[in-house]
Amino acid sequence: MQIGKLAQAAGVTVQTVRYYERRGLLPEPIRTGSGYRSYDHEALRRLRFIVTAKGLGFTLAETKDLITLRVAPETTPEDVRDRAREKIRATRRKIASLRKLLAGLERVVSECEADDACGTCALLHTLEQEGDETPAEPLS
Amino acid sequence: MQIGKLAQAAGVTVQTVRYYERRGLLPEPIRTGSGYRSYDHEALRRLRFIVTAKGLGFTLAETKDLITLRVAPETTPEDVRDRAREKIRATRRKIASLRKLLAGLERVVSECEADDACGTCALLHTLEQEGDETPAEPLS
DNA sequence: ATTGACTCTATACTACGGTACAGGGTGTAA
DNA sequence: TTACACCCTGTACCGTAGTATAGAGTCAAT
Repeated sequence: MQIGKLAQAAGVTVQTVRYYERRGLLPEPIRTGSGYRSYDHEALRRLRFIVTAKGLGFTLAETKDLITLRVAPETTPEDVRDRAREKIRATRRKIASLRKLLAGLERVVSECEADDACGTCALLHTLEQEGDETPAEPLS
Repeated sequence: MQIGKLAQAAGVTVQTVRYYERRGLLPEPIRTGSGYRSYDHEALRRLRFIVTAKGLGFTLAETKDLITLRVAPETTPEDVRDRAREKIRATRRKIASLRKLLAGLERVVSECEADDACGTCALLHTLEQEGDETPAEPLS
């Protein structure tokens, strides 16, 4: 598979694929005689993972971490477990925060439906108290 | 309250507060005789909301949307409900994807603990099938 | 054999979300 | 009254994540 097909299959552009390669998120693929990049299905799986992780708010650096978690041969199993656990905690925090947001949004909708009192909507109240705790930090 | 205290209370810098004001996420505050910005508790709530929303992966533009949802007087209740419902769908998708990631991470940890077979970890497999469906797009 | 769709590298540019000065004014306390 | 911590505007800069462009080569079909 050449880069164009790969990119299309994952819903990104050709330049983006090359950019991910430069950033070390995709391995350097084998090349044809004329220097064209040649990809297999595994590369597509990896690229799709990157796209999904990005959609979940992970930075490219974090996504690289996530991939390395599985791939790196030089780290000890203990390292891997520790880093996975850290990601688990961060992911749980993220889910919890999103659930609060969801509750707030649902309250907005139902209150709006109930009495049209949109000026006093509950959305802000749901989230604003969080300011004192650690605010949902970016997964790191 | 002056800008320094406000910023500190929300855990951001003074420049960031002014930046949010320029971007239209915070209203222009009243000024003291000497031109200093003067904030009330409502401004702090709003700022904390922005910080939290940002931590949840919303862009500043989306966060502005979220605020406008509650504040804008010219939109109809039906508009507000529609936009809130759209956010709800996007948030649910995001939570679902994060849960898959979480399951994958948990599998990494337990399998690592079980047999140290880290080379064949399950993390990627959890998310990579998603490539065909709509990948968790940024909440918009 | 030449057209058109693809690929290559390299470099420049963009938008977003800040962050860091520069050069100045304010306010209070010793 | 002068030192110091704070505030002001304006502009420039930064990292992230791409996107665009230039200038060149490749390959399949007509």
